Amino acid sequence: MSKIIVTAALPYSYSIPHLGNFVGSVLPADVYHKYLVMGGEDAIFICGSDQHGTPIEIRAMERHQKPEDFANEMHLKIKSVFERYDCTFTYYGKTHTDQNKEVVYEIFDALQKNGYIVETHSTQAYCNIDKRFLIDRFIEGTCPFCKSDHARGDQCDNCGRLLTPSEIINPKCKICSKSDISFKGTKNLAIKLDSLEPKISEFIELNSRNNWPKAAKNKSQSYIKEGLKPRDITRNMDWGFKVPLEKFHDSVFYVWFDAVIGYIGITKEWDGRKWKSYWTHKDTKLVQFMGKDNIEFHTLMWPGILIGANLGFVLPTTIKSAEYLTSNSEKFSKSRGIGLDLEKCLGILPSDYWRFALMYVYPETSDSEFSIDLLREIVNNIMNDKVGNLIQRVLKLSIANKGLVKKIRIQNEYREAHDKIVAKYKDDFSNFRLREALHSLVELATLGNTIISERKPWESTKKASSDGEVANELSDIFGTLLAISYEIGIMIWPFCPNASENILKHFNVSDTPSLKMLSMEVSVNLEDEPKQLFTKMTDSQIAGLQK
RNA sequence: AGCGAGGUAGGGUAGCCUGGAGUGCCCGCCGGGCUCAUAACCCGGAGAUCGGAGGUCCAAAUCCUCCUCUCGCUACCA
Repeated sequence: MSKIIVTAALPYSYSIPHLGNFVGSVLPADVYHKYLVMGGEDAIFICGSDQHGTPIEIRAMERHQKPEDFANEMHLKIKSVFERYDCTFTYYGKTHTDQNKEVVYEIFDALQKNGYIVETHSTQAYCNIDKRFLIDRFIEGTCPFCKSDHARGDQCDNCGRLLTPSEIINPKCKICSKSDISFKGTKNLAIKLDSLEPKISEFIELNSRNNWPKAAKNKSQSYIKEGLKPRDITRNMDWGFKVPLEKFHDSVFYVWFDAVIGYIGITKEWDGRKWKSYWTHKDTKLVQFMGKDNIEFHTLMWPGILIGANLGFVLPTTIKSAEYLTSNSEKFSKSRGIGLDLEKCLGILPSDYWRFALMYVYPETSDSEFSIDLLREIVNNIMNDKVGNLIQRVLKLSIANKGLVKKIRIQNEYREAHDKIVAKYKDDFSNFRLREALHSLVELATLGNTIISERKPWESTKKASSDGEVANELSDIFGTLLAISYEIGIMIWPFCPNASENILKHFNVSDTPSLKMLSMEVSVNLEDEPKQLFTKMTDSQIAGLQK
């Protein structure tokens, strides 16, 4: 059996991710990984906190903390939030570890030996007060075009023009707010993506056949068409992994470099022995989830690093990039729209609700609109009325007619419709259509609801005691409805593990669900009164989100 | 400006790669059924010149060209 590594883009250890970040990578990766687990695959799910980079260093400084302490503090918070959303990583690690450092050094050495590292020289803004180089957006001043006072070194938010730091009039350092800035020459190391271009191009050509979204394929190809350039992998700063060369003793590896390598480093952190068998096995499938803003890192730079190092690490098989969740057609972000910090959301609704609602609108093929109204619609009408209520009516009906419940299986009459839906659910997952898989599940619930309405079992239950034929027919109907409920209990597991557990305990199942269980014979426990699976959103919950 | 993605009933989407009657889904609206279930469920209906214009084709939402609008990215944000 081939091994599968599922990864989600590493969240930056700076703040708690918002719903948009979550739905873009960690959530679908977790759902997909859970499905693989159900299928009995040898699949590991790796993620972790990205801990280096200037923003973290500065933030730590402001809080009078060491960058490492701040990054670790955030790391634990982020990890805990994901866990409370029932994400079951094989391992959730971080990038600032000895293990990751070892892998980074090993890869860097190999890149150097293979001739893919080159020295670059550039001029960079330097704050004489803070005694450090400044990244472009830490320079603030007057825009040379529109004269706005709040232009940054990379861009002016007022007029939208792209800028370079030297263009800014009266530049100030964002850290100390002083304007004692000079421009100094600095040297860096870069990876020669230009030399690696033919192989990267070949990789994209070949692997993009594995269900890459349109955006991932086209964006990558368009970069290739423009021609790749060497890209810096070091920075002149303190926080990060020191470059192991005397000449670069005052530089560290650039955060994006050790972040992508972090996928390997974190696996090594997980298991010092097994990590290699996953990353270097030739049949391993590497499935990577991310937002579309991360595409080029995963389709160009990351494969470039792996190909250049030539250490036998597997290349990404499937790049599963997501579009954006939007609010009034604009990209989700904390500064706009509703309060959608993951921590806060969990205070209002349990994780199953968010997992379901977010996957129901997972922006798989295009940006997807999300709003509190839509959330309420999904929770109230889909989760509660269609799915939850079906389970309730089936169980209550069966309890009221215990004597008529015989074999739990789909009646011939409904087999075709049923099989089609279950097959579609599996097919959706195989082709990475995760939202569709959830929609298929809802379709199965609708089938159950339709069967009840069509057959009206409550009408004939009285006749059943005297009429054997009626009794048999009712047994078939109850068997069908219970089978559907049981299957929903299994199929909903990747999306809503808690609801799954609640359904399956009525069928005397306490193990982790598997696809094999779909065709297994089960019994039903009709002694315990069923509890409502989901509840509708209340006005106060809605008000809580709007705040 | 360049590049990428998108524009499909009142709203939200799928279909587009691989052309075959506007085919599907959710909400909303109108009508009916049902009363097992959480005032839930089921059935039927109205509602779309598939952003616009041209082209290819027996046939275009789907392929090609141009235009237009929206969002995103543009390598020192990670």
